[in-house]
Amino acid sequence: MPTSSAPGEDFVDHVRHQWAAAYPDVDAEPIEVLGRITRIGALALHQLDRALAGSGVSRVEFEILCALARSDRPLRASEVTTATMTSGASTTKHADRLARVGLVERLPFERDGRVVLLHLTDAGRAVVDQEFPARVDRDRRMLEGLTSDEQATLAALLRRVAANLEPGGWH
Amino acid sequence: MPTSSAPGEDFVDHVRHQWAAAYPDVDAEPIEVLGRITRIGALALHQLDRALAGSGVSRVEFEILCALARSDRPLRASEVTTATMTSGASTTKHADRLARVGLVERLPFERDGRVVLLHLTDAGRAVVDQEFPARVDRDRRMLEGLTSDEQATLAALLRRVAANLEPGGWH
DNA sequence: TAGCAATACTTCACTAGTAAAATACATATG
DNA sequence: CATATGTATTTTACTAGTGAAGTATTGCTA
Repeated sequence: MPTSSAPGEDFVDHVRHQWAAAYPDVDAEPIEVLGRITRIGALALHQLDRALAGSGVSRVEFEILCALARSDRPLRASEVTTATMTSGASTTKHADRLARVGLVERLPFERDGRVVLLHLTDAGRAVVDQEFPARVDRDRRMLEGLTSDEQATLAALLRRVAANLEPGGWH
Repeated sequence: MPTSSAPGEDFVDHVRHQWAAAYPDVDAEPIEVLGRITRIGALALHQLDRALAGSGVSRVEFEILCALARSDRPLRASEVTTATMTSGASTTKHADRLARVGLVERLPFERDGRVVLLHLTDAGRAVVDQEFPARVDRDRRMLEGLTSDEQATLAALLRRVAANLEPGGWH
């Protein structure tokens, strides 16, 4: 059997057919959902990288700025680490650069001298003011062709998948 | 408004409420879908990393082995690069190590001396025989609680989102 | 209140990932 | 058929990301 693909197939269909031929005893149905989620995730990430290329901040830096911008108070470094799902070392390193270029400030936390609060400067907020609406618009285009109801159905189903994965609640 | 969260809210609900308070003029509805996709994608990636920790291969190496295992013929290095969505340099580097530990072989391609074919050894296939069914089982558990119909609905909606993102077809 | 365990962040040393240059081969053109 | 252009992979030189050790501070407990 050659490695070919029928018209109308997408990438994940192709992968699943290949698996079915190579491992006929394994029912790879979950790939239909999880393969597409990881592929969409990867493509969306790459798109965001490209979109931010000219903005002066990397994607991870942008996500830190977003976490601060949507919060109504400065966040602890550890809270930013949780929000970005990366390592503490990464937060320190990125906060260093963001502070150097004036997009965030490091503030002491009076009640606990170990804690560092990260606070968005006006310049930092300006970056988010500029880039966040643009990002939402790009996301909207990714969903083009789906009705509002379909988007709601999709979101509801994804919420249930996410609930299976969150390690005992999310906060 | 304090940064709090209602019970029954998931992480993405929380983020969306924060955005709504900080930017009331931006309708961030697309986050309901794309925020969950990226979050599920990230969590699934981390889970796979953990699951493979004791197997002797990294996630990217495993994905290379999988691409070869589900194909009915050796693949060009460039085809592996496409399948893994990474850089060519990454493919060369990982193929080096996989060849050193005897999981793949590099073969010349008679019709074109520039091309390198990557071929799974028996040892490489044994890794996939071991890890692929385990991976599908983990994926199945991530979808626990969804009926087969719901999974099909989810897959169909995701397929349409993916189609919006694939840069003019996928192969 | 002294000592000790726990916590929050930073630093360090290392690994992983990449873009661009280099290499090697193939193909088209005059 | 020599040369130029294009393509596939590797190498190089660099950047980014991380686990673990280190530092500073807090809180517990006897």
